[in-house]
Amino acid sequence: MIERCLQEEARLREFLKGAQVFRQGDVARAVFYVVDGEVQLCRFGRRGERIIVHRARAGEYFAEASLESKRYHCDAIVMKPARLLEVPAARFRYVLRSDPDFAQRWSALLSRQLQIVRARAERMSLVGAAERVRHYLATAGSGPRLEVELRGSIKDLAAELGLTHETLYRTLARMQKSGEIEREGSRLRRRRASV
Amino acid sequence: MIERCLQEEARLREFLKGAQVFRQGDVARAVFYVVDGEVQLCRFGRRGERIIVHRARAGEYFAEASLESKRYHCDAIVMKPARLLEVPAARFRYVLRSDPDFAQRWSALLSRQLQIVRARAERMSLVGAAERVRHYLATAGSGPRLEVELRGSIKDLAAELGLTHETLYRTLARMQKSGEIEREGSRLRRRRASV
DNA sequence: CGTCGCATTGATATCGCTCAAATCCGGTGG
DNA sequence: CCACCGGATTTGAGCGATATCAATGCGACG
Repeated sequence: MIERCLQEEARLREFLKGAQVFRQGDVARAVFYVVDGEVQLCRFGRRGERIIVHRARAGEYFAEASLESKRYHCDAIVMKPARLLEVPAARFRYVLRSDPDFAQRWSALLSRQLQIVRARAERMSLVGAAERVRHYLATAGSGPRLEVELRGSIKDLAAELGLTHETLYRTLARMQKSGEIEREGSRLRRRRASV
Repeated sequence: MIERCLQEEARLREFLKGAQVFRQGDVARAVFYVVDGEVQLCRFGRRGERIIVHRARAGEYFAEASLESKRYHCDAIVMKPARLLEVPAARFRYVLRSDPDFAQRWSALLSRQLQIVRARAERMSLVGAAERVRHYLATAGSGPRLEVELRGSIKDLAAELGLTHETLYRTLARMQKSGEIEREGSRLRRRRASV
């Protein structure tokens, strides 16, 4: 749920699939909260490859950095029709200053984000597709078998892991055949319980 | 400089090169501030490869996540003899709640960290060593020629870019020969001004 | 029914990792 | 002052993993 203290500052906006909430280089005016739907923050390399910087889902904020930055650093593209709460950066800063409770929760939220992104960066420095899959399960999975509920397509996961989708398909197939992991619809887990 | 409001809460500790400030799995008791020296936060893969999660230098905090987490997620190893201010997590949280100014600055600091790490993760998803170098200059460089002052060895930079040092040497040599970049001691920049 | 995007598998080339070795450089101790 | 040492730097050779290109099947959706 969005913080109550922000709610009255926010404007609700609806977007269709494919819409752009903002583009790289736009003046950073607002922080957003996803009521429902999904927004992808991405950049495009010189050859048009899409690099997913972040995926914001229901219940998450995005463009937090607009509090600290003059302009947006990436595109925000609506992947699933979404309703977003738009909180002007100035209002947000004001609430942040005036509500210590909220400030604390906000810090906590940023810290958690930081951990997740660091895990991702760490994962990308691993060599070998299988190692990345293992690391992904280890950091994003839950329970003794490190189960993960895939929220998007395998292609999306491939992007998250910094692999091409072909390589990921093959790697998953190999890991299944060797009995290391199981797939069950959109669930992915280790076959044997981990340490 | 460390925040004045934290100073009286902190204990100054000195470490020799190679010392461990804490290890992965230790109970997360404190946030640290680097007065001088350098501390590397790293994990070790199963084959002993060192993965640098973060490098904290004079004027920076590290282990911010210990505010949100029961245990440390990585090792902290002193690379250059360091003096650290250790702020107990509880004290830190208290200051965070009671000093809105500080809370705001802390949020800003976390946001900036987040941006940097996101840039790093994005960089690692690029294919080709030269692309990574270009991206590094683009995100970490300053001025029209995207100049960067290298703070460590080329080996360190290689780790930051997720390449082996051999590959990075070769790539840099190639980029210099082709006239794309210049090296001047520990400075690295584009030869031609960027867009 | 046609189209579009995802899933899957195949073939191939390339790039970066690995192992190896020579040089350089700063520091350290005799 | 010199010998020595460890670590960084640099270059070489070869292999394997992954990106890339290509083709097909499949399901959703209009």
